[in-house]
Amino acid sequence: MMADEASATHSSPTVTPKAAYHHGDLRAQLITAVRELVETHGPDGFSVAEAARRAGVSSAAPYKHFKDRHEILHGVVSEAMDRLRAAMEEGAAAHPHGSLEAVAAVGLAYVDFARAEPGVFRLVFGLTEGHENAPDLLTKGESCFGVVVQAAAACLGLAPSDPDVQRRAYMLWSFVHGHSFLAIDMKHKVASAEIDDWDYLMSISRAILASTAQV
Amino acid sequence: MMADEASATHSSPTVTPKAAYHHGDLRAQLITAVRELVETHGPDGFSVAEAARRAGVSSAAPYKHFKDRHEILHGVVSEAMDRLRAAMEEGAAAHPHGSLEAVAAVGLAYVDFARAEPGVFRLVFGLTEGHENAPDLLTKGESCFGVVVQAAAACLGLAPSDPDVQRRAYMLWSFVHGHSFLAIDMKHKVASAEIDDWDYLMSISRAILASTAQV
DNA sequence: TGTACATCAGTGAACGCGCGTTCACTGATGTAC
DNA sequence: TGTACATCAGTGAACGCGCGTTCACTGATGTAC
Repeated sequence: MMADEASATHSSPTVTPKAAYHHGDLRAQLITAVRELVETHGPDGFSVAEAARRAGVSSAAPYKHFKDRHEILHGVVSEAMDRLRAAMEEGAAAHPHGSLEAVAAVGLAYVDFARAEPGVFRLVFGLTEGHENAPDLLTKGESCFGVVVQAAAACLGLAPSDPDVQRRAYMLWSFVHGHSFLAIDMKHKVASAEIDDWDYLMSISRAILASTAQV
Repeated sequence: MMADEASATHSSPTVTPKAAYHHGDLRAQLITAVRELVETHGPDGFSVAEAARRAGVSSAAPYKHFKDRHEILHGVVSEAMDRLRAAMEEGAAAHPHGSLEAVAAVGLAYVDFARAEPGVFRLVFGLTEGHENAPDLLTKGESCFGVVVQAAAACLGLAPSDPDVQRRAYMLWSFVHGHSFLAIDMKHKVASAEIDDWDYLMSISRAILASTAQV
């Protein structure tokens, strides 16, 4: 009776389907579905079939938008890295340029992302299937690192290309990356649970940026 | 003709089989096979069937030693954590008690482990399937952390239970953990490739243990 | 504005595959007497 | 030392399952005239 009675045949659509054919949003909807699956069932608890089911289409439909399952995963990772970078930039922008707070805020955005989407976060850094060579993902990874470098350079009053800046930025990144993983792996365990991320990131940023050359 | 002609039927045994029946070493051999698989094909590129094939037994044989596939993975992780902890302790023992070098050496053992067995390393920290609650793994994780705490406490001349020691030990761990992951994920990429682990760990240990309270 | 048609984005049935796991079985081993 | 037997640790055939992917198809859409 309803115009979209086709939806009745959908097992449990993630997003309300618009029309039976050509809803024009399948690509994005599939990526969303995969993101949810990865979040719920872990980085490998994903299948093209299940994603299609969630998007309310046949299991063959995804192949109109993606070459194979790897390409879907690639799409999810690519989109996630864009969001991660945007969040890091927002974090920096929320504090005075060159401040230690700006550096810590970049790190906080990173940790927040990991806590909010642990499955996707793991996926982004655990792509061991043959994606690691995808040049666009490498580029996106570098530009995420670039945000850290920028903030560190501004804080130290040095050029981003300065080797000392690069080194300290990498130290910061290592730390934040490790804390993120520990936070999501250990969940409620050991020390990580009792930690206030902001205090923690501030003191580590201070320790790293102030070591040897005092700030 | 040969005594072990049974081996001819084995597709490609990892270890030379001893006797057709009761070689008495299957459990250990399966764990080795899975470790190799995880290393070669990533944390999820493992199957009971393939492990059995590698060990030169039928696909039903593993079930005489393990309840299900999760239990095999559990065994691999458990064994890996034992080796990781032993390596960390050896690292610390190779330097004067209480020295900064001892702290850095613990970290180096950790990073070396990750570089030597990236697949297993990821597996240990990426068990998202329903193992994370296994109490013995949590205990082993804690005792790995304990090695860091001991080294940090000795270096700072404080008790291991001191909150400041705990905090700094966790900082060290975060850093080393992050550096390990970045090192194996980025492989030959960005800054991580050009880094000398020892120098790097020494300076980070110094920065963390000397911050605020000067050592 | 109306019609013809190329193209796009779906369907649904089918395929082969490898996997996890079970089952009844059987050969080797260790122990009691 | 020899025999009977319980137990252990394998076999190999079979099962059902869900998946990735392909295929010929069809309904909807956009465009040329």
